[in-house]
Amino acid sequence: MEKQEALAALVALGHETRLDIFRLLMQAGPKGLAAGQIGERLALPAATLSFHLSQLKHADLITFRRESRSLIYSAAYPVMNALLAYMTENCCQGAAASCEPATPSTCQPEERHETPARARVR
Amino acid sequence: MEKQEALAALVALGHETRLDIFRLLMQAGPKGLAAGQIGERLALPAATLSFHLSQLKHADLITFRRESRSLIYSAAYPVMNALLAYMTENCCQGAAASCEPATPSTCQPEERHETPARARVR
DNA sequence: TCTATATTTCCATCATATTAGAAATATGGA
DNA sequence: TCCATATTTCTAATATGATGGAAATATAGA
Repeated sequence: MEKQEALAALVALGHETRLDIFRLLMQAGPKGLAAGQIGERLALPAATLSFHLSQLKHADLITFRRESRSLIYSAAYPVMNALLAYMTENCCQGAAASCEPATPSTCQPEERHETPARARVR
Repeated sequence: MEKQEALAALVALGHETRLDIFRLLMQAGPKGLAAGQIGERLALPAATLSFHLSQLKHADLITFRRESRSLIYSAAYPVMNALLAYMTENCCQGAAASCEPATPSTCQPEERHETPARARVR
C-alpha cells in the first residue's frame, strides 16, 4: 500500500458517521447491507449517507453491487488489512524481535481465502 | 478502546503532515525525536509543527518528555496497537475462523514488554 | 408506459480545520 | 542576570469538509 492510499483510508475513517458505517459493514460481513438499511440503522438522511458512502468508496474501503433496486455495500477487507500492515511497517527502524511487523491476516470475508498481500511501503 | 478514542486517533492520522510525523516517530522508536528535528526533516514551520504535534498528543498517539531545552516526542505504541485491535473487532459478526481477531502485538518499544491490553469495544 | 421505490447528484449554507507570522514561555549557559 | 535556543500559544486569514432539501437517475412491477 502506498502512502496516499493509506492516507485516503485514514481520512475516510476519521469521521464519526463514516466510522459507524464502516464498522456496521465490517460486522455485516461479506453479505453487506443495502444503503437504505444503513441509513435506517444510523438515522441518516439519504443525501448525507450517500455523501459518506462515496467517500468510503473513493478510499476503496467499501465495495458495492446492485441487487434489484438496492445497492448493497460491503467492507473491503483486503484494503483494511493492507492499511493495518501499512501503519505498523518500518516501526522502530525494523529493530529486533521487540518490534514485530503487523500480522495482516486480521479479518477475511467468509468466501475468500487468498493470502492478504503484505503491503509494501514506498 | 472506546469508539471516541479510536475516532480521535483516526482523525489525527487522517492528515498527511500528521501521518508523516507519526510514521517518523514510529520509525525513530522509543528514543524519539526532538520537535526541532521533526520540523527540520519534514520542512515544517515551528507553529505548524506544534499544532500537529498537539493534535497527535490529544489523540494519545504520541508522548513527549523534556530533555534540557528540547522536547522529545515518541510514538505511543500501545495506543496504536489498541487502535488496530479496535478496527477489526466485531467483524463478520464474529463469524468463524475465517474472521480472526486482530493480533495486537504489532509494534512494541524495545524496553517494554508488557502484554498490550486487548482493547474492549463499548 | 406509468408509477413507486431506491439511491445518487446538485447546490447553497454552515461549520471546522489548517496555516504560519508574531509574541510569549521555558530552559540552560556565560 | 542577560542572552540564545527550543518550542508553544495566540490570532486572523484561508481552505476544506459536512449537511440535507430538492431534483435527477435507475430499477422493477402493474
